Amino acid sequence: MTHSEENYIKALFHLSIGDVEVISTNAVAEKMETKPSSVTDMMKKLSEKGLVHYKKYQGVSLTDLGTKTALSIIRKHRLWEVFLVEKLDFTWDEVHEIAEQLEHIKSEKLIDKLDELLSFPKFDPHGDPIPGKNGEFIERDNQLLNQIPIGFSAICVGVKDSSAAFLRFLDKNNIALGNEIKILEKEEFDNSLRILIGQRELHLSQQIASNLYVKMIKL
Amino acid sequence: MTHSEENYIKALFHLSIGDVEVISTNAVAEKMETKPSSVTDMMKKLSEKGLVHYKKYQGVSLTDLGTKTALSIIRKHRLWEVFLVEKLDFTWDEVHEIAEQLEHIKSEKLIDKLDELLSFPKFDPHGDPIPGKNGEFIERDNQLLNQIPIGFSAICVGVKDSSAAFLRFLDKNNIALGNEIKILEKEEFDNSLRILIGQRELHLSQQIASNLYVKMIKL
DNA sequence: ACAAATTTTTAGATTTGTCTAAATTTATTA
DNA sequence: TAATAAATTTAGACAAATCTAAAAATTTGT
Repeated sequence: MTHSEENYIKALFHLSIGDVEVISTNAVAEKMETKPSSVTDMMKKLSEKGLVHYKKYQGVSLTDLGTKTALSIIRKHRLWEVFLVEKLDFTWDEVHEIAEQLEHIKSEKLIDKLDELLSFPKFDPHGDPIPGKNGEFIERDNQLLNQIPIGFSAICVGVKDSSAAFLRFLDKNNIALGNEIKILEKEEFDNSLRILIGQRELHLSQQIASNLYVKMIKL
Repeated sequence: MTHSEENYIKALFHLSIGDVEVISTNAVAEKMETKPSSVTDMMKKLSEKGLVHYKKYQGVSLTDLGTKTALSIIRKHRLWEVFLVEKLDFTWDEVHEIAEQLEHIKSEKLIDKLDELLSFPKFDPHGDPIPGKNGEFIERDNQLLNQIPIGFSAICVGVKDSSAAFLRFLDKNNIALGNEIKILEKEEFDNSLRILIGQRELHLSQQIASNLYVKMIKL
């Protein structure tokens, strides 16, 4: 597989999370920052290789083989991210770009050994689950911070938006995975939140709160 | 730079070691396992980018910029090889292929951090020197085992041929970098050697002996 | 339900890196 | 040194991945 094919497969996987049946050509084009006509060409090629179901004008979806392939690429991406943070002291906002390159390195043994070096991590630095060697993939039952009711507390477990800008915002405000956040108040007008994190009170916009995955603490 | 351009630059560097003035199109084609016409095309492109001196029919050579570029790629290749052996327990015959892929990863910080993780190694698993961050490159004054006179001893410091086949031969015969070898006898007819390594006596063909870099022990 | 808007595909062009075959230049040698 | 051989370059083609513009299919809205 070429890098480009792998990137399309990965995009298709990300677009198919949730209850998505088929993915539109335009959706893929937007995700890949390319033109719909280029997507059509690639879908034909991936279809011939048995990686996607494709009928013209009917949208596209991954085959079982395509899903397995996507998971293998995502596994590589996320293991490399862990490596960069744990072994080379990169920050979580620096690793995505480099992992985008490293995910295309072809060597099963390399990934197995890397997994071992990192002690078989289950999550990447952004809290995203790392698929297993044989395609096992645990979709977490995540809630977003803006879905937590007033008065309840939750633990940060991941970020939905993993752009450097968002990650640096979290760093700047000392919000990290594992932190406990209590919802003190919700502003009706703009859905912003007043929260308690550690000893500090903070005000978070709806945009921030809807990009933080949390696990609510059972009372 | 594309992967292909980088591979050509690296090939040109390897072809220019020694007292080579200019490199022929055919030599490059052979090294790259491609056709001379493809080489011509690429030399034009590299010339426009200021990486090589090229005049048609007159052969090619690296510019200072080209040399610097080559050293940076070789540095990456060799650091990755050390990583694979030291951190992921690969054997020295397994690392070349994977390093060929890893050497194209673009991130200066990644390489600096990797260098640090590995404690700034000066040689790769095959005994080849690792260029410095700023292009410092120590060509060792290597001798080959077949150049050592009878009765003298030498330490293995590197391999000229780093093919998996040759490396596995050395493993099988328990010859490793750092070992001391004494020349007991030379066979005039085929230039083969009788050597002493540790407590063992071995017979090495000329082909083997001319692919082992050694440092003679001063008496 | 049918015209308009949107989405998707096709057709043809472009770039990169490669190839083959033919032409050209340089090197060899009789 | 002139003919022959070898090396190199040019010309034209191809595959991969992309693009633009036009055509075709589908969806939407009244």
